[in-house]
Amino acid sequence: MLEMAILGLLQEAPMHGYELRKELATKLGTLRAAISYGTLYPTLKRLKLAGWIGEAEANNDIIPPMTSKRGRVVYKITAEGKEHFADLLTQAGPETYDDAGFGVHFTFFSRTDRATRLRILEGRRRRIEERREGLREVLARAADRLDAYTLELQRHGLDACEREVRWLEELITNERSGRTPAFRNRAGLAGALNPDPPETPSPQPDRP
Amino acid sequence: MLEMAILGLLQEAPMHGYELRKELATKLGTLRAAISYGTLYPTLKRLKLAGWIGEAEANNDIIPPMTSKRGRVVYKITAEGKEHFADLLTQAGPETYDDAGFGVHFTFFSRTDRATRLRILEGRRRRIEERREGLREVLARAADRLDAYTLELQRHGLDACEREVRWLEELITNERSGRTPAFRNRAGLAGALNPDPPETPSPQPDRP
DNA sequence: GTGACGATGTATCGAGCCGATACATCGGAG
DNA sequence: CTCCGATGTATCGGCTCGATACATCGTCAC
Repeated sequence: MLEMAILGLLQEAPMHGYELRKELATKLGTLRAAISYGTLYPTLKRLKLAGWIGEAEANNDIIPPMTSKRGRVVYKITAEGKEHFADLLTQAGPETYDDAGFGVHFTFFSRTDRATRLRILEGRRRRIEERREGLREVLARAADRLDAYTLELQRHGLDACEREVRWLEELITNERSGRTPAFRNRAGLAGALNPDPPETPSPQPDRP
Repeated sequence: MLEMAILGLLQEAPMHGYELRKELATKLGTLRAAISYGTLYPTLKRLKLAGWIGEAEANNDIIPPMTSKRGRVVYKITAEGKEHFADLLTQAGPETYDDAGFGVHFTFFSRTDRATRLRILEGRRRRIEERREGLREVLARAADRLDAYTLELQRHGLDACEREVRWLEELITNERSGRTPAFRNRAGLAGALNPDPPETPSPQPDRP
């Protein structure tokens, strides 16, 4: 998952670790908490070993600090890495639908074909609906067995689930109706979004 | 964290692993996903080693299945375990305020003194407010740098944060105003909650 | 100037936790 | 009788986190 996030960010521009982490923290929003260095650096090592990323000597003409010893390491994605990322974009396993996985996939939706976007949104909706049903079950059947605080926690959770399902419904409707990243008109910024990128109409490489 | 959850549940009744997991899954709600056995059993082992829980031979008079070989193991909390749990209830570190930690602590709020409850609720609120400010920052300053999907993810995250802060505000107000687990009147179940348990007015054992 | 400090930056370690897997028993459906 | 799904205990590899260490850079006070 982190693998996909890193590859996706490096596709936009070469970066060093510190930068990568900051970008990760802001872009991946709430679903995915800030990544730790204890995760980031080993992953970078792994990706380099797999040949998906490579080190680009820090361009000292542009960013000259760090003169000696252990200079900053700038990573850039390789051709194999781009290919692998393209695969990851269309694949969806169970981990695609948990909070972290969904956050990463969603972040790269503008580079994902419409069919895959729909598949992922619907998978996520299904996941949340299951969680919601579980909570309703508890609230309906075992409410008397639970103390007031536990009950309140369940209610709050149920609320969040219902809200997310509605959000997903809206996104799905939008996807189906053609206008791609066009979300409902929010106060003031109706026309601000790009009308539509070329958008290959999802020829989608058949893959199990 | 899982340690606290297990101790808390075993305080209610002795249980075996499978039961524990089910109880954990329903009670801890959404904040804490279902625990895996690969986590549960090693933790039980650790707790046993620490002397906080012990094995109680499965009472075959009541639950007779599993006749031979590797019978089911029923765990029960020890005196030391109860003491340790009481400590955990009043302590609050940084991990108390992330999703999982807060969920566990909140679940045991009916066994927590009011002062600690307030401390934890306020800590959680602070944590979420920070997350919210971060998102507002991004949305305000870097909105043009982000594509429509990423933007929508941030908005949804911000929405969830604002909602949770409001929820916490309400809980905090309730705590301060005395009526302990009495939440706002919800459609239909106004009088359904216990008026108030004995509730020691938080003499709170002074502890760093 | 210089010394302290905070931001930037790379990296490792121990421990917690997960998903997959293996194995075994029990109750019931076909 | 046999298969199957629920119950039940347990381990393993691998991902991830928080803590920690170390080094450089810019800047502000003194």
